Amino acid sequence: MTKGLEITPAEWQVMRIVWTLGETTSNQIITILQRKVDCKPATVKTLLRRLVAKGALSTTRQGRSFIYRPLVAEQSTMNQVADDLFNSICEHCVGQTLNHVVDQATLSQDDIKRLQQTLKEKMATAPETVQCNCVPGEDVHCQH
Amino acid sequence: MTKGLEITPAEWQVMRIVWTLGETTSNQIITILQRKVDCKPATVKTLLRRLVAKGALSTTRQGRSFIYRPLVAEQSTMNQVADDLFNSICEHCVGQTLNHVVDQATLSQDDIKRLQQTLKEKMATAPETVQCNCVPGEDVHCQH
DNA sequence: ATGTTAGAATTACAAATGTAATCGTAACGG
DNA sequence: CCGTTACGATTACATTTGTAATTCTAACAT
Repeated sequence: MTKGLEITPAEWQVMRIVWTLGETTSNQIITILQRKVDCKPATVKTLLRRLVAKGALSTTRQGRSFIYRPLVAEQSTMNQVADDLFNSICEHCVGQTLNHVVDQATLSQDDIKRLQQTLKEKMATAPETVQCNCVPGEDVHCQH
Repeated sequence: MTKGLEITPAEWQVMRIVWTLGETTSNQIITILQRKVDCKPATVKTLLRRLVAKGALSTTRQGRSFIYRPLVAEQSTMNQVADDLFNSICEHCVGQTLNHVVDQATLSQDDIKRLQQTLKEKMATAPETVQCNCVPGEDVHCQH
């Protein structure tokens, strides 16, 4: 376990923009971010600096400003935070929760096909039931 | 949007135990929690107090201790945090990320069947593609 | 009744986080 | 060359979070 870097919610907003643009400047980020949320330029600068400090972004001087580029891949970072979440909830409830998310999400036809394929393959080795793992020890009666 | 209560990771550990047991005492929680993580009784008391303060748990005096009971349902709370996560990532990437989670997760045969059913129904109205929504405004070229 | 004591309440405190103002400096314009 | 100024760097600060020690108080035992 490499213990992926911690990106906070506020920082996440910034990362999304950098990921999407590939490379950008603080000014561009500030402009874009202010279209979605109310925040001051100085705030965004702080977030950028922290992201550089924690190794999520790289910088290259360009005139008097910097070019920011992602140092971590978007998909693997998203996978990591999703794993963190689903590893932190009751294992018995993961299926229900996933079902809820799938139900809510906007998914493309290809997304759905891919999920269907993954599920079909999973079915082969799927257990009958998944036990709750919230309370270790056999002396307690699980309600799930 | 009722802006569901914020349960922190440390508090989440406590909630899982209370949810699973239905009702319990601080001592029981402390005993169980110390089987999984290294923590002091006083720490757990603090978490319990904060959870009561934010309306996640109720207390009933019982002798010299308290009975703690969940005031929020486990599944709906899990749904909420899952929604928070998937609403915070790039919409274009939700499908990929879900696929990753499904691939990793331990799912029962019933879980899989339920997901397959949900996906089948979704297919009917699924769009061809899902656009990245990371950068509002049409003047920027999205890399996704 | 009263002392003991188990458990809750209070207090503590460092680190992380969100938010931002101000300071310093180097790049660009003239 | 030198002043302006646009940036990043530094500093600030309240809040939240994790972790816990200490204090207070009311049950329980005698």
